[in-house]
Amino acid sequence: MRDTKERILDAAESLFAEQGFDGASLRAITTAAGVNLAAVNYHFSSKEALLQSVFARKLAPLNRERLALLDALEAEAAGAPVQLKRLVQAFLEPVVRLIEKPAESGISFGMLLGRMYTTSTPSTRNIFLDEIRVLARRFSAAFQRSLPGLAFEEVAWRMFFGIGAMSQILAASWMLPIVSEGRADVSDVDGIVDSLTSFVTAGLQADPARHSVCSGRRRFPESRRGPRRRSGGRPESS
Amino acid sequence: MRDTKERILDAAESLFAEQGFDGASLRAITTAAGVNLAAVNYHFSSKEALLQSVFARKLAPLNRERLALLDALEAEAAGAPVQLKRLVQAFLEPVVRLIEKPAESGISFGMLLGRMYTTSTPSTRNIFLDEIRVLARRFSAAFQRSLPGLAFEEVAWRMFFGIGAMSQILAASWMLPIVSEGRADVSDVDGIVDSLTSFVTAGLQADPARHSVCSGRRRFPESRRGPRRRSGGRPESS
DNA sequence: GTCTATATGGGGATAGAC
DNA sequence: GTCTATCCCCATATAGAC
Repeated sequence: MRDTKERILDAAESLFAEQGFDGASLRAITTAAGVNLAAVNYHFSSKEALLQSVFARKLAPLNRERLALLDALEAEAAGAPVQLKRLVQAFLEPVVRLIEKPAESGISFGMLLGRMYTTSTPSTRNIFLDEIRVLARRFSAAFQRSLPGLAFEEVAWRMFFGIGAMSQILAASWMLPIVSEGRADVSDVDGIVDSLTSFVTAGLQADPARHSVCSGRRRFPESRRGPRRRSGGRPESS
Repeated sequence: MRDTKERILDAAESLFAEQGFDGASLRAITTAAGVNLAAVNYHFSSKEALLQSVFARKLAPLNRERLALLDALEAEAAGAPVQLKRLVQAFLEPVVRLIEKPAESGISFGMLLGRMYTTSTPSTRNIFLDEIRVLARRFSAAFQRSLPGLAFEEVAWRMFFGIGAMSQILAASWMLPIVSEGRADVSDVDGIVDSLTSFVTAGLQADPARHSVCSGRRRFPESRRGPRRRSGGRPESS
């Protein structure tokens, strides 16, 4: 029988994933964990701190893996831009594979992560702000090197869209049978990784089709950082 | 001063979007609406029925618009496949434009919709199950006609990814400044529609790169039902 | 560290006067 | 249709015995 703290974390992860932070009561969590109600506040001091601990346990290792894959790709490329598809795969695959770890702790962590993307409050958001920041910085730089001629903002938007496609698998898979008329499911994780990687890679490579007005398709890999406003792009900053 | 019922719907839409179904109390909603607490149960009979009414008011018109655009495109094409990009735009644009209606009712409906994709319970899910079903049926047929040679399941997966990219804009826009290092925002809706449309269109057109192993690229739209594990959506329960 | 018992507050829903 | 007052339940958190 595992450690009390660990048991609480497992149960919390699972119930937060299924019912949300508000929906999962400490009573339900402690009952599922087979521990006493008061144990949560003894070990974690509050419900929100429990959520933080749930993330602390799994998010950092996950992102470390993604960065390690990126490091390996960049080392291998030895200065040259990495092949885009491999970059995309390094970014996506460790996350997608979260859906295939049912033995360990139920569907749980992947679903919780996907759910938190759309339901985090300013306070719970701090849990992954820094993680996302460092990950985005590293990967967007790599993406930009592998996508010469694409403005930085456009790369950011497309990463953002890619994250959306990815998190759909984590947290909105109930929709899949409906969209596919019952003919697709999440059992073939390798296939999902391939499909998603292809989709996102192609999306990243799309022609910049900014409203045809300003057309004169820009192709200046290096010169796009300056202080000036982008020609046809979106207004930047906020 | 508007009708009481309408005032409640507006306030509920806004607060559900910002704080979630559980997070927004009827007390907060009625206070924001400037009506009495008991008015909710008088007019809507329960909190969950109120949520349904919030969706009933806006979701059907939204999807009617998308289907009307599809009808127009198909009529224009007169039997030929519709240009893929225009199809994608008809599917995405009305939804993306939800973010530019702040005058009417705050960020609200778009954000609520995006949030519900990842947090709906089996009971609240029924609110849009049928809507999604008819929409998916019409659009996936059209997509498949415009993407000859792509298996039905693959089309479904890519629509699913596209929905994820779309809903990221609705409900996870807080992430955008972080991913873009402060240089992208949601003020230029036309530009967002263009970017997203390009991204999803390119994604839909990607080479089917199913794991190179079994490669012999399958082309049998009908033949994939077999004894394969179903599994479909995750439990999530309530 | 673990338990029981309880403090304290907020939630959805409703009864019944107006 | 609208209000006040209240019912009843369940939440998080804690005090204090073991």
